[in-house]
Amino acid sequence: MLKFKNTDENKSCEINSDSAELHEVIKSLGLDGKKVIAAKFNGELSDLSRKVNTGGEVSAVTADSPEGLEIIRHSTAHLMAQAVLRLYPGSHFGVGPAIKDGFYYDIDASGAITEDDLPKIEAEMRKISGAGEKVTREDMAKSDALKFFADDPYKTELITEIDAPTVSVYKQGEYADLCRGPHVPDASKLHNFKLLSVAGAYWRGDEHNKMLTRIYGTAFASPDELKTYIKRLEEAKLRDHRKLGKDLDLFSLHEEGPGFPFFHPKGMAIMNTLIDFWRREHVKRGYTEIKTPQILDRELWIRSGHWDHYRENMYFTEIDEKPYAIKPMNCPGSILVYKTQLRSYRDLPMRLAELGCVHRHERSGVLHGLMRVRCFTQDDAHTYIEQSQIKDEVMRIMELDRYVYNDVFGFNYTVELSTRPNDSMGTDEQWNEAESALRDALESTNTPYTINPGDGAFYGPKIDFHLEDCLGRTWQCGTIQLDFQMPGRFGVTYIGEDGAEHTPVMLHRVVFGSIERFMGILIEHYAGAFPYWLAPVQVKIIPISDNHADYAAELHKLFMSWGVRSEVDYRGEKLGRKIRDSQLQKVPYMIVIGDKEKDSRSVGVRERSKGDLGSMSIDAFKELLGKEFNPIK
RNA sequence: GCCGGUGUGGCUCAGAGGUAGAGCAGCGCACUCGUAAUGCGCAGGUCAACAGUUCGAAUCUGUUCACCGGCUCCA
Repeated sequence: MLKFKNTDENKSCEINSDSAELHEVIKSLGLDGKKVIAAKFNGELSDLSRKVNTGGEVSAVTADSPEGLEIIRHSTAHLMAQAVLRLYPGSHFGVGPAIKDGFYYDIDASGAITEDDLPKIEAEMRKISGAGEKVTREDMAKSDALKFFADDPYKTELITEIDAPTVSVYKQGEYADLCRGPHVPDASKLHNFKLLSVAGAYWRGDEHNKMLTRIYGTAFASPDELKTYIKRLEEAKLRDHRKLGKDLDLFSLHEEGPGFPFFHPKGMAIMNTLIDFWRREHVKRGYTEIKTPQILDRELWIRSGHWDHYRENMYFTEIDEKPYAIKPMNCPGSILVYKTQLRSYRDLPMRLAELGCVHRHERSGVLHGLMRVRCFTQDDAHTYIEQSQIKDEVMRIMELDRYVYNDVFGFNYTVELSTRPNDSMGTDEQWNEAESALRDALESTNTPYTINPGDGAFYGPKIDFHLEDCLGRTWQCGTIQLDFQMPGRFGVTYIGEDGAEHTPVMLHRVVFGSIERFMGILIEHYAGAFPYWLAPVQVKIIPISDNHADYAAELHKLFMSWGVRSEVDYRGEKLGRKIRDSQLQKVPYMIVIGDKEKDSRSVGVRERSKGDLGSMSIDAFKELLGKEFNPIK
């Protein structure tokens, strides 16, 4: 006699046997239903077919729960693998996990698979699902599993590394996979899936290994959710900053300079506005600004450690037969500025900001619009402080980040603490001290964070800020890096209260990160409809006919005198056409002027999302603009 | 860098061995117009580059470059 209960539903049952399968238990508990795809036994996710011989807590896992969805996706990956095996016999399979928004499977396919083949594979999957192919689990001793997968190098490698005497194998028809599970009981539970793309992926994510074919797909509990997701992908495509950058005439990229973006007047209007904002905030917060050269003696980079740890990413040149390097970072330049005078503890913290344009050699395949480029502007600052000031200074920077990301741009963001990488300088003691200083700042501000082991800079650990964009993708923007190395290497000092020479600690930090990337993120975040304060054209004046051109010109001059970026559409087009074009350019305000406005010296105001606001006096319009959110007003 | 795909006027795309086409944008003319596309006309391309096959290549082959989807790497 076995006793089972479900606490959440306050149900219990008894089964008069010394063992039971979980699906029977779920039925006895009255928890069964169409959406049940797996079970939980004493908190452990399990197959419905799992046989238990003790009583316990049992609950049903449905397709629409987060755990259920993961199982659906994982099982769909298996379903896809079975279909691929049918169409490409002799294929071997790497790993095929569920991921955020879907799943993938890495396949060493017996023939080339391209995107054109996906419908064929999908059709095969539907065939298998329609036939209700059973999925069964079998536990095997490791040695048996090794025999079973003897002709599969990938599974063999995985099994060898599993630290347990037995492994589980899931079989469905001719396909079998090494897998922890759990899975759906049969393929008929899998309907709402779609294969999305094909890509190459290194076996185990290591570029020294063979490249496998990765097929990405997604699956959901309901057709509606799948449809919504596909729609979201389409929406994301419309927001792509590369497309909007072209449509809105913000920037361009050319074969003549891969990874080196060209900014057009409208793109520069946005960038300069961002920079205006940035300068104001930094002046308020006690920063001063410097500018250091693009090209510096190679010796400097050898001394800084970049030659040893960053050479692969640097560009080099020669001047008068002497070797030079194009700067990939701004820190050595900042240090040279610091060292031009003897500094006192009274000067600290010394906050030297720099909008530094850096060049980094990125591998050709990684370039991506403005998000990943070979030349970008860092909104950098190097802060020189005493050891005792670390926590305070880090907290000040975190507050600036919060203000910028959250209050001004409305981004959600997450924080990571990145620790010592393999290729790095300094002693363990220095690193431990630096890492705990950063941790201390995070903890005393109650900032939730995760640890990203081994991802620090070569000279110190860092706190990274990841912004979440409209697609839920995250982008690293801000970073705060603590550096105990460079000041020592360069003999950076200050005279302490005790009259003796000390070495300051250095903080490297950026807020936007790369202004180019930040713009890319903003373009997608706002779908090109920039808020009034950032919009490249804030007001478009639309005269209805030539008779109103003079008044339009007069208004244009007036608006510019207010500091408003304004343009006039003098084309001989009809009103509807001019409005349409301004709407497509996502201009925040359109000013329509005809006889009525000209005679009464008023303006007809149209707002891009609210539509026609009617006629109003020029003063009223000025007041309206004054109410717009504007952090640099 | 690696795997796969793509490259045709400013933009979006059609054409697949016989010498290049549409829509939009541009320019000209007419219309002088009230809140998301006025009409007519004109002009615009060594079909990414280089080499090869062929009587003939935008089309087939090779190489290179760039871009796109990923992997690795990263702000």
